Amino acid sequence: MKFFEVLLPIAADGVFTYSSHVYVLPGARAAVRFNNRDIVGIVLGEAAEPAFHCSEISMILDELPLFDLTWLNFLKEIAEYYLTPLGSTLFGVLSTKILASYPPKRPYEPKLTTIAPIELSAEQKAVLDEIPPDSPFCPHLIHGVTGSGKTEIYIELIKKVIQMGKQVLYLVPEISLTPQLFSLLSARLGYTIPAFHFRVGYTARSAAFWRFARGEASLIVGARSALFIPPKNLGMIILDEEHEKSYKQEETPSYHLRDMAVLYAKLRDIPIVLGSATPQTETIANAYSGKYLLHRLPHRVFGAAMPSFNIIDMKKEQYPKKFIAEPIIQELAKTVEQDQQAIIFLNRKGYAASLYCKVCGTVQYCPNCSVPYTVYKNGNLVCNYCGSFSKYTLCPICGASETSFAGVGTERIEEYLDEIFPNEIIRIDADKVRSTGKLTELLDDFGSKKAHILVGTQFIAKGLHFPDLTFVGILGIDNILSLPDFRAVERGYQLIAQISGRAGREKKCGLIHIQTLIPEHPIFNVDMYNSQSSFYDYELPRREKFVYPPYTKLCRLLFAGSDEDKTRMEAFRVCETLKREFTDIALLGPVQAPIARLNKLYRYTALIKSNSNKNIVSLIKQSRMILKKEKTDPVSIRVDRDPYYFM
DNA sequence: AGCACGCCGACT
DNA sequence: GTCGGCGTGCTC
Repeated sequence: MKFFEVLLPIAADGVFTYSSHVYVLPGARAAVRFNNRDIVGIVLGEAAEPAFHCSEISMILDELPLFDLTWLNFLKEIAEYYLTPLGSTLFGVLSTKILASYPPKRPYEPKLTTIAPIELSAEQKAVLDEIPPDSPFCPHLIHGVTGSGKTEIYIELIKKVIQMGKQVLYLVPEISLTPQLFSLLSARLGYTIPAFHFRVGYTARSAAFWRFARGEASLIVGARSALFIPPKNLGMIILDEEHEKSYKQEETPSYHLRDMAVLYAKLRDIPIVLGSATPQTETIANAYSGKYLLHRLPHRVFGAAMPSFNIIDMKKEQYPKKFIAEPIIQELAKTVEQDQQAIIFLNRKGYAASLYCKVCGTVQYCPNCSVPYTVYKNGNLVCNYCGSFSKYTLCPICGASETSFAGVGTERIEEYLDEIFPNEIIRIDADKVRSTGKLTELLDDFGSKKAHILVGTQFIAKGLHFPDLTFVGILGIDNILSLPDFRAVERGYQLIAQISGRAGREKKCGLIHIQTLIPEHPIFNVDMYNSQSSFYDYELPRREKFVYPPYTKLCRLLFAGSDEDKTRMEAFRVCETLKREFTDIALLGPVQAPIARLNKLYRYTALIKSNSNKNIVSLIKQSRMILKKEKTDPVSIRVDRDPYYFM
C-alpha cells in the first residue's frame, strides 16, 4: 500500500492523505471520498504512512498527470503571495465542475472560415519585429493609443507562435469577450477559436478546457480563469487591456491576473505581451525602469486624427436642474441630423442614485447596507451591493407621498433624451444586458443605425468600433474622481481616453464633450490626451509624494462582524497590537469602511504600506494569530494584497 | 466548501 | 409536540 497527498478544492489547506495500491504521479487527478461526499482533487506526491486512519483513492482520473510541476508550483506561489490556504486557492482558480470533467469524445474540428488578411502599418510592423516569439521570459508592454491596431499585432504574434508548434493564451477582460473579437480572430486565422469564460455554457467551456489541455487547440481566448487551463506546450501569453480593474479578483484568492500572468510566464520561461491604450501607472513604472520592454504606437492606423476635447463647466449650466449640458444636446442634434452616431457615457445605472422624502428629507436606505437604494424607472428600489429590493412607496418615516430623486442614472438620461430625440436612443448597461445575445442584438441595432445615440455605462467604453461614431458626451466623470481610492484620478483619465477612443476612428475627426463641476482638475487638461506620457508625468510624482504604488506595496485588512461595537473593538485591538509589534511598518487605521455596513455586517478597514514582502507576510500571519486568540467574537478578517477596491 | 450536529422559534 | 433556521466544527 502506498500513500499520497491529495489537494482538494475546499476552503482550507486542503491537503489530505489517501492510500492507493498503485503509484500515482503528481499532478494526476484523483476522486476521493471526503467528509461523506465525492470530490476530485489533485495528487501532490507520495507521503509517508500516516498515524491516523486514511481511506483509499476511489479513482484515478488521469493516467498521465493533467497538471505539470510548473502548474503546481504556480498554484503554491499564488497561495503564498495572497496569503490564502492552498485548498481555497485551487477552489478559487478552477471550477470544481471543470476539475471533475472528462474530455469530450468528439474529435476537435474547428469550423473553417474565410481569411481576410490585412497589411500592417510601418509602425505596427516595427513593434512586431521588436517582439521575438521564441525568446525566453520577457514581459513586453505595447502602449498604443486607441485605434492604433494592437489586436492586429497580437494576431501576427499568434500566427508566429502557432507556426513554431506552440500554444498561445490570449487573455482579455470579461467585457471584451464580444462577438466582434471572435469574428475578427477567425477572419484572420481562418477558423473558429474556443472561448473560455463564464458566459459560455458548461459544455462549451469544458470542451475548450480539454482542447487546450490536450494541445488540440493552439489558441484559447478567455477571461481570468483561462490562465489556469493546464497547457500542453505554451509558447506565449497575450494579455490585452492590461489596466482593466476587473483583472483583480475580489473573491479568494484575490489575485491580479496581470501580475499572475507575468509570474506564470516567468515560471514557464516564455514571453508575455501586455497591451493597453492607458496602462496602469504601476505598469508604466515597470516599463520605465526596464522591467517590462516598452513599445509605443502613438498613431491611429486609419490615419485619423485624435479627437478634440471640450470641457463644459457645469457650474455655468444650472446644474443639477439641467443634468445634460446644452452644448451636448446641440452636438447630439447635429450628429443625428448628419446621420452620424454618438455615445453618451454615464457611470451609473438605474433611474436615480437615491430617493428622498420632500417633506422630512429621509433617504430610503437598503436595510442590510449603509447604502441608499438605487431607484429604477419601474418603481423598484434595488441595493446594488447586496441585491435586496423594495418597492417605491410613501416615506417610511413621515408617510408623505412627495418624493424626489438625487443623482441621475442611465434610465433617466434615456428618458430625457428620448423626449428630444424620439426613437434615436439605445441604452446599454448591466441591467439591460443580461446575456451576450442581448448585447450583440443591441450593438447590431446601433451598428445598423436603427438609432443614432447610445447611452450607457462602462459596457460601451471598451473596444467598440463604429465607423460613423463621431461624438461622445461624458456625463458622470465627477462621480469617479470623488471616490476614496488612490487610483480614482487614473481611472478618470483612462475612462476619458478609452471612451473618446470610440469616436472618429476612421476618416472623420471625433469630438468629445465632458461636463464637470471641477473643470480645473488636471485630468481635464486636454494635453493629457495628446501625448502618451503626460498623464504619467503628472501621476508618478503624485504617487511618490503620497507614498502609493508603485512606490510602496499595499495590503488592506477588512474586519467584518454583525455586532458593531465588537467589530470596531476587535479591529482596534488587532491593529494596536500589530503597531506595537511592527514599529517599522506603516499601518494606517483602523477606520470605518466607506461602506460601513454591507450585507448586515459592520466593516472596519486598515491599510498596510510597506516595500518588504517579508514584513507584510509576517504581519498578516501575526494579525490572524491575534484574532484567533479571542475566538468568541464573530469578527472576521479579510486580507487583500495589492487592493483595487477600497469601499 | 459542504455536510453533520446542535440548540432555539412558529407551524403542518 | 416536530420542522427548520443557520452558528461552529471537522474533514485524510
